[in-house]
Amino acid sequence: MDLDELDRAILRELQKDARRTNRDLAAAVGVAPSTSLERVRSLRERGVLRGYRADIDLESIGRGVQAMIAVRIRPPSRRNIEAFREWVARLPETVSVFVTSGTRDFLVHVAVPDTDGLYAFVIDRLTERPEVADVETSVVYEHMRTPAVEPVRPQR
Amino acid sequence: MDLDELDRAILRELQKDARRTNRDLAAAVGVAPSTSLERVRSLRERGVLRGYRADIDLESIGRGVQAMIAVRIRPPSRRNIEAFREWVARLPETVSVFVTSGTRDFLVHVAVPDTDGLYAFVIDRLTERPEVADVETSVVYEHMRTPAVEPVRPQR
DNA sequence: GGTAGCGCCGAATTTTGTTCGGCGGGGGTT
DNA sequence: AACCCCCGCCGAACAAAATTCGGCGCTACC
Repeated sequence: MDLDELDRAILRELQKDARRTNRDLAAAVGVAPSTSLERVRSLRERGVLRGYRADIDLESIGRGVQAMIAVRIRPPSRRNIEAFREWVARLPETVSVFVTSGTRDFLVHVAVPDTDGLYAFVIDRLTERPEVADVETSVVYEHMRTPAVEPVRPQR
Repeated sequence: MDLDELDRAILRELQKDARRTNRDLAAAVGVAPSTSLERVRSLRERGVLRGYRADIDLESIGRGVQAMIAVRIRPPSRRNIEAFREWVARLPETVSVFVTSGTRDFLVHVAVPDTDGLYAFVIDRLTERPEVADVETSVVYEHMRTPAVEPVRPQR
């Protein structure tokens, strides 16, 4: 999949603000609105642009405590891994799920109202699953996201 | 920050597709367009809705290999933690950074073109920092995100 | 039972999205 | 070297959406 500089500029703008008007977007990347519209359509059709998501403040929806929970599944068979993945992804506390190599099989990012909620998640929810052999919880103090397509670097 | 059922319905819709037209959004949540517009504005002003981001396929921008890297900082002083956080967040390979409690101080989610790129990131980039005492890399086979505001559950 | 305040509505206006015919430039062919 | 083809950008016209704002009704508190 090759992207030219215009495609990359468009992606950069859209990950800063996916709701910029097409006119603004066109002006920002230096083409006509019809051109940027066509490029965006192409990026969607090619699967580069998968969609647009609202960025919601977890604190203000009452989920201010976050944690990363490393989970070991035993035995780590396909059956157990897939079953756990589907189950954990559907829990309301789960924000995202990483399936990993290494000493642990999953990293589960959760957001809960408070530390009680976190404790309850670990000792009530996770332990209901027989394939969960081991759990290690780390509280997330801060979570920073960075753009997937890098900003342009200043040229000298 | 209290949200009523209409606010939550709007957030649910916007995290599925942040670019739905306001008319569609209004129809989906059962109010007039002017009402949903006003609610969305309020959610933004209150900081609940932080913005709108494009969801970009990492594979198609040449960053198909992902990993989670646990990093231990020694000594874990505020000075060292903040310096490392700022530095690592600016690297082009970094997708997101979790500052955590527990045996490790950071979890760094990276996306690179291939396994060579991953290896280079760990042994070239991370080791330039003197405060990095320990590094543990886990390849991410799969990453699933789930909505922050839960979908409505079917009522019986 | 009255009244004040809040939030929803819908029509009018402004702004934006979208389509499409044409034009220009780069690359390939003779 | 000249020609031609094709691709992609452009801009104007049309369609659709966002946004504003006056008014109305509901609720809750006198």
